Amino acid sequence: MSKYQRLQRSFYNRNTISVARDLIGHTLVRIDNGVRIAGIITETEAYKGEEDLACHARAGRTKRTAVMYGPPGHAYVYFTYGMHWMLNFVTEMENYPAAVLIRGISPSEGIEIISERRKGRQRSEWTNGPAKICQALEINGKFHGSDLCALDAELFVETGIIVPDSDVTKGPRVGLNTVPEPWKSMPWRFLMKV
DNA sequence: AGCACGATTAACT
DNA sequence: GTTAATCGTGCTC
Repeated sequence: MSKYQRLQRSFYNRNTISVARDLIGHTLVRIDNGVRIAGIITETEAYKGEEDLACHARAGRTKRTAVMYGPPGHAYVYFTYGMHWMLNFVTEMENYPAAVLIRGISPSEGIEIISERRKGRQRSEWTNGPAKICQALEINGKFHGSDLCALDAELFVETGIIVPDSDVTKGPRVGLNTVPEPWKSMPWRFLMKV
C-alpha cells in the first residue's frame, strides 16, 4: 500500500462547506506528461447551490454550469477576466450544483517546472491565487468536467496532512464585490495558518 | 445584436 | 492604493 491514497468520490459527495474545510492539507496532483507537479492545498472557498448568489449556479443550469450539476469528484474549470482559468471541484449529490474553488497551494513536487512557469516571481507568489495555480500546473479548459477519481486522471487529490481547526482560519469569500448579503459575508473561505 | 462585468493578476503611482 | 488587460457569459433590447 502506498503511503498516499487518492481521495475517493465519497469525499466529495458531502456538504460543500465540509469538503472545502477538509481539503486543507491534502495534496493537489497534476500529472504533466508523466511528471508529477503537486502542492499542499492551503486555501479553498465553498460555493453552494442556486440560492448562494455568489455561486455561478445562481443563474441556474447553463452550458457553463452544467458540470456543477453532475456527479461529485469532477473538475469545474472556467475562464474569467479574459485571461484567467479557475479550478474547482464539484461536490454534493448529482443535480445539486456546488463546488469548491482551489485558491492556494504550497508547492511540494515539480518545483523546477513551477518555478519556470512562474519565472521572475517570488516563490511565495508562485501559487497563492486561483489563477496562479492554473498557470503553475497548466490547468485549462481541457480539464473542465474531468473525473478526479478516474484511474487515469491527470488531475486529482491525494491524502496529505490532517490540519486541526486551530490551524485553519475561516472568513468571507474573496472578490464578491457586487454579491448581496448574506452571501457576501458567509464564512466559506478556509485558509491554513502559517 | 449589444452590453456590462467578473470566484484575478501584475504593473503601476 | 489604483488600474489595465481581455473575452466568455448571461442579461437586456
